[in-house]
Amino acid sequence: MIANVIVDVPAKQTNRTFDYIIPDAMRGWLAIGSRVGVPFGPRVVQGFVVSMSERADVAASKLKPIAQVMDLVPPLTPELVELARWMSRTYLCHEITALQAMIPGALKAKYERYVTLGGAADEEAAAQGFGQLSFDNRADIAAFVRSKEHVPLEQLLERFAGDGALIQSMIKSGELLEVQTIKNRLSAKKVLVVYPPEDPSVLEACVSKLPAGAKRQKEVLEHLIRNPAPVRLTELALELNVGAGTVKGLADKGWIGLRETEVFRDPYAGREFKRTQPLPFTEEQAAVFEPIQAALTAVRHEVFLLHGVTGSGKTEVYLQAIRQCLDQGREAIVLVPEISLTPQMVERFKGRFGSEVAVLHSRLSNGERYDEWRKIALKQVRVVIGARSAIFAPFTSLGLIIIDEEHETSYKQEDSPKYHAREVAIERAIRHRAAVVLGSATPSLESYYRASERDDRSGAAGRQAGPGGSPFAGVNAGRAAAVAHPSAYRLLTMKERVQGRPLPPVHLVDMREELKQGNRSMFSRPLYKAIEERLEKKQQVVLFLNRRGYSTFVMCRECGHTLGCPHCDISLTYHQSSQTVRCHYCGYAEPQARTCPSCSSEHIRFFGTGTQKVEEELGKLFPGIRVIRMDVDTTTEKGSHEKLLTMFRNREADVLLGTQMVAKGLDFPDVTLVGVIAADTVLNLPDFRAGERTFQLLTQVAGRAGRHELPGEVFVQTYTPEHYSIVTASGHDYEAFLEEELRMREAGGYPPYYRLILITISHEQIPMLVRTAESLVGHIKELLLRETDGSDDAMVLGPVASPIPRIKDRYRFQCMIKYRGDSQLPSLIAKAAEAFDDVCRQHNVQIGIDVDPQLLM
DNA sequence: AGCACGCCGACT
DNA sequence: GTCGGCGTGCTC
Repeated sequence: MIANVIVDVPAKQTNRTFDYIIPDAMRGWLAIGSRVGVPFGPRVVQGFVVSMSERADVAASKLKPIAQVMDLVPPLTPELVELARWMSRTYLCHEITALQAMIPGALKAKYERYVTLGGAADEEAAAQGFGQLSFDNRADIAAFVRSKEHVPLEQLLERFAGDGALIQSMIKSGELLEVQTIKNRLSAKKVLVVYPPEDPSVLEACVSKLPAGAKRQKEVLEHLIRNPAPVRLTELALELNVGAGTVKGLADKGWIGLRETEVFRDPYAGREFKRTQPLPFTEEQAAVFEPIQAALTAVRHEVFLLHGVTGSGKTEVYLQAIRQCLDQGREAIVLVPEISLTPQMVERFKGRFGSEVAVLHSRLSNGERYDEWRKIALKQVRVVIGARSAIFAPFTSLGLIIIDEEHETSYKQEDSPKYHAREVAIERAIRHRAAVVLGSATPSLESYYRASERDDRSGAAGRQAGPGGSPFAGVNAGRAAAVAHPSAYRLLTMKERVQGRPLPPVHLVDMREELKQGNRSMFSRPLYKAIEERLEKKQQVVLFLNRRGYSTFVMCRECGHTLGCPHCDISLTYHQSSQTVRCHYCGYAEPQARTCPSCSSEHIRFFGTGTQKVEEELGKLFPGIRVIRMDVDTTTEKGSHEKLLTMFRNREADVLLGTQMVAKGLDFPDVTLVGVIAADTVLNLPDFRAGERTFQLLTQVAGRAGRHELPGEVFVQTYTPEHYSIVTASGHDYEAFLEEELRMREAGGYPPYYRLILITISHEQIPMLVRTAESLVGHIKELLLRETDGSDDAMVLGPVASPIPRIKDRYRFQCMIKYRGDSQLPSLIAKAAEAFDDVCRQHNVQIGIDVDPQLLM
């Protein structure tokens, strides 16, 4: 048997399997998904076994054996290995990148190289050294290494800087021995646990054997006779107020056992979760639950789009679907946007499913995340709730995947592998015949379009898993066809808020009018009045400001000069905390100037409204007002997010002022006013999804008001009150928004009608860049003409200068490809670009290809 | 990605 | 004549 291994070298040339001999000793426990160390060229690297075959496709003489197996249990399942392959094709990433994304960072390889003295050779060399009276550091190096036994290579090279060649020759001659290891970044946490003998009464005999002075040891033994369960050493020592040494003494006598035992770092240790019972469903909840339950019972893959207004009780539907799934002996994944993965959210799931739940999110320490992940891998839990990457939970019989707030952009990973969790979820669900529930008050256009398509398609049932046999059989079997002609989602709708509370009225405030009336402040008069009123009535206010608005640029009022980054064509952003201006693209920073660098005027000011500025302004307008500001600056500390919300809940403030993070899922009974300071900040972004994002944001924010007895009210300040995104959001009218937005998308050739691929080409000099870009795009155009016979199934736009024409001193051009139908196009484009590899390497041109991962349909 | 091999300029 | 620059190519 030969193992086919993907090695930990993310490069085009190594993006394939390499074959290795499986040593006999590993036969039993090496499996698909095993993490291994393999010799690769002159070094040892980490890799994953992705398949096994009878024969290698290279000469047997080239084969080397696997050096080590890293884990007792493979960290990946065959299904995940297959999924990684799908990801690499779909999102154009290296297979190893996809595989690495599936395991916790703690398991990422750490390569260490160190040197030791090389056996017999060193006497001879030392003698030689003396004989020649050499002037080099040979003897010093040997002595240094001898004194330390083993020295990391890096440290040695640093200590004897300039002797790199000498050290190398010493390694070659055998004077020094170079050793390489692969280590985990982190391993399971171990603690010492005291194990009393099985029959604790034997300890009684021991007590009498103790010398009279050993009072402490006697106490310990007596305690263990009374409490014979294994106990942590630290706990025991603390409880009896004795030193650890006392207990260790007993272990040395052999009377009690003391062993290192693996434990989980539990981020929720010591927290009690009150058990909750299923709540009775409303009529609507029951209606949407029924088809989900049916799919689960039938073990049938189906995707549901649960469109429910804010406060309609989607979570209870999730909880009961999960219960159903668990009762069938299957497992469930719940994805929640990072930002709404709050303790309250976790509590709801832990309250219902107790210790069956693992939680994965970015606020965990590496160790905690690793342990939660191990609970999944070791089958100690059956429910995972987590952010984006929790979609890779190594379950083996998934029954249900829930994606809450499915429209959220945080489900899309921005760096490689650029996947979308929603798409990965569906891909996994197909393989497991699992149900997927996409929940949102404002579904993404992609999802809603697919759900409504169903009507025109004679109600085809959900997509079934691949043809016959195991759902994991064959990597490619039936896959391409399934992706090219995906089935529709099933739309489930909930229009009523639980207990029939009305959605709050939304007032649009035209800021142009305000300006005309001479109001130059950031608060319109209606919003000002509304805040004043709430303060009087001792009710609470949520104020929302988009984060983008915080990106303040610096401009001179005298000459109009704007501070820009010297390396990128982008304005610098002012950071108050450090009194600097910074570039968000290359990290360039300089101290904030007091005078304009262009005209030396002192009238240099920041523009754009930030949360800090709003806070200041509130203080001026409403003396004594208590404001809690929640943004990146105030929530970096661990747990601060929760702390601020608790303060607000406890009525320690009148106003909660924040960015996106106040828009999500918060539920405070005394909030009766929500104000949106500037609704158009997102709208004006050069992004075809700007309208959609504005609608979603406004709808989410508006949903924060009047969720309890007190009726709520929303004020939205805008310079474009006639824009359909804002008008439809204020009327809580998703369908109307959808209709308009779809019309725009169709006219513009955007998703969901077309998929997009963005090619970015960069170079230090414009002429070379233009030449390469035009030649590449010409090549692609030709190729597509051949592929599509000139139909309008594919369009190539550009090349044109990128929205940010220069980053890190490199000029950038882009080319957008819009296409529909053929899902193999990304690979085709990647191949076309490969023809330019040589030219690019020679002239240092960079080509990047991004597949918009929201669009796979 | 590393790392070695290999072919041309500034030094002992 | 050699040391060393980094271009090119390979890793089972």
